[in-house]
Amino acid sequence: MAAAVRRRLFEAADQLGYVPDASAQTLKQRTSRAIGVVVSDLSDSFYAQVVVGVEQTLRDAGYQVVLVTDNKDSAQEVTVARTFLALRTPGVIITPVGSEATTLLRLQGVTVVEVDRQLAQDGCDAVILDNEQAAIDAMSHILALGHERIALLTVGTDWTSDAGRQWGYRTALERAGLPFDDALVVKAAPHDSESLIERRIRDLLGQPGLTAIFAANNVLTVRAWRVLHRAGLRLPDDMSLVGFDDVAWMDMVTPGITVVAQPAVDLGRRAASLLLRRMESRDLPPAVERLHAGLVVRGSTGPPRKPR
Amino acid sequence: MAAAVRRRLFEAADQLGYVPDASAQTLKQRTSRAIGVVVSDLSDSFYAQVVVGVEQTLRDAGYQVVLVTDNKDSAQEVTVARTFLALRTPGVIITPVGSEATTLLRLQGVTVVEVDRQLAQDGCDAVILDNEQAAIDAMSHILALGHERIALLTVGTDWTSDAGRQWGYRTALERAGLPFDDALVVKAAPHDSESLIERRIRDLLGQPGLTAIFAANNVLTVRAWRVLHRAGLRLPDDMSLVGFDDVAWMDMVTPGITVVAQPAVDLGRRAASLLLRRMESRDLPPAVERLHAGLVVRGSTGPPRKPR
DNA sequence: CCCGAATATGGGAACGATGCCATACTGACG
DNA sequence: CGTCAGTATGGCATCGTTCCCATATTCGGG
Repeated sequence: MAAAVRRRLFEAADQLGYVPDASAQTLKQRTSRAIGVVVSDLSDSFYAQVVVGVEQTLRDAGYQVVLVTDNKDSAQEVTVARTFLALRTPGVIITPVGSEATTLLRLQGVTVVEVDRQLAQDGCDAVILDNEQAAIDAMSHILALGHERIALLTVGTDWTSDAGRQWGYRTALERAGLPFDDALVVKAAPHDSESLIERRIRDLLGQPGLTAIFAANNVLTVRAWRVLHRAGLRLPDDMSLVGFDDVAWMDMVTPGITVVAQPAVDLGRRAASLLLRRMESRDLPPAVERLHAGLVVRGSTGPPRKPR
Repeated sequence: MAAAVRRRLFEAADQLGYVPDASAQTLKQRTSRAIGVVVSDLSDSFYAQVVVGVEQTLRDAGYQVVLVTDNKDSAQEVTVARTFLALRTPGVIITPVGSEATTLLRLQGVTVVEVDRQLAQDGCDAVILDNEQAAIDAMSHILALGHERIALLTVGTDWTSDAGRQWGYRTALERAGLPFDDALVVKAAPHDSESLIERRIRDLLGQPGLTAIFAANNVLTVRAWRVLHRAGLRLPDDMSLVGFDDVAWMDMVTPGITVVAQPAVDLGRRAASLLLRRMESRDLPPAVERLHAGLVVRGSTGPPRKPR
């Protein structure tokens, strides 16, 4: 068709208000332009940032984002997976809580990319943080300051994100020749109430010799900060605090919080790019991209008050 | 069909991995189970919260959310509207930047609910904040403390949200018998850079007699706080600050920021409920729900240092 | 002026679910 | 035993697009 005719045609179609029916296209082509995106919780600015990156990238590539949040458990996740199958989404990006959903989707030929956590066993694409290194960096900073009894606040799941951070914590201690003490570890469950978590952190403060806390995500960092604040402890003199995720307020409080800064938006962008690449050439070897976090040193960390 | 047979049928379908094709259903029924959701910016925790509310409610009602962010201008919004038309979405929830998209959608029979801002003229459903009252409450608090020269940081659009807050600001001044001074108003454009906004706030501090600042959204509140912080001004002695949106850090900084707290999640929930109601009975009179914000008084506001 | 290639046009058939219709069947009751 | 309501079953058109094939039509080159 000649270019001029083509142009006039589109103009006419436009004038008539014609919009091609996506469902008819999907039906005929047996695939849609919608990508399923599942994240745990949009209230957590980390996940919100991930979605920002994902949505931008997919929109630019001409895809729609079908967003589902709050995948509490594996069963719920499978329900969501079925919805995506019904929608004939060619791809799904998920912060998984189990591996069933991913398996189900991939079995039906849906391309899946896991973000933030990597749970599927069988070579699923994933974009994750180098949690081990991130934790080691945070711990090295604290250890270099002379701390010897350092608490870890983490989430008690088998997700790679938290497991990796725990591993980094232990490894850093080991390398420094310090003992690992279970009493210094608080493992929150994903749906523990704020008050329960805060009580457990509060209890932690009773541990003799404790001079620093490493909070392994931004929610726990807030909880820790609040507990320390209420207890009237001064940072960093009474207690050092290293957080995870450089969310907006971390440099607004006094003193600023030293954190491991995750490139959250980039995590989302890369997951989306990887998905797009994978969708167009399905026989690439499975890729696991591992991004690096940077340590941002602020005022919440300093040498322990009474070095021994 | 008998209940027992029915059950066995579903079991069998399940076992075979049969999932009804949503696009075929959409095609035949001429409507889908997907709702279009458009918000300005997920990085802004206000919008993220709105989406949380919307998504929860719609998911519970068995709908999918097609999320689009970053509707910078009217033209882009119309493009998004066309996408929704192609998807045959029965409804759309939008924080609008113009009225064309809404008009186009409604003309094609799509139910639209505007959230946060109300731009469509012709009786479109909307769920918004009582911005006028919220601004008056904030100003009344400041005025009661004895402030007389109060700056306003706002967004220079014709959106109802910002216009309402500006109106409240002027009205409160008027009622207090104080003059309105244009030199005390900073109107940021939606895509001004952080540094430009901060420079303009910085310039504002030169205004003689200025003792308080009312920032009309959470982004501007951050910017104001940073400028004041860098200028070494102490809250509330050197300057009082009232913010908008009770985001997480507002009570973590020292002193805590006095804010007008928007019920963001609820705004989203209500918008979704209204949409659902409207979709099932299309001939209801147009509804505009107006939610109330509450003033949360913290340490950032106090009497001016030198009362006259 | 004619031939073959390139392009245009028109007509189906599919995609999978739905909903209607006609026909076949079941069982209860007169 | 016949009748009729109620239910089951199979067949078929439809939604709007895509894609293929069979005919038309155009155009440049011989």
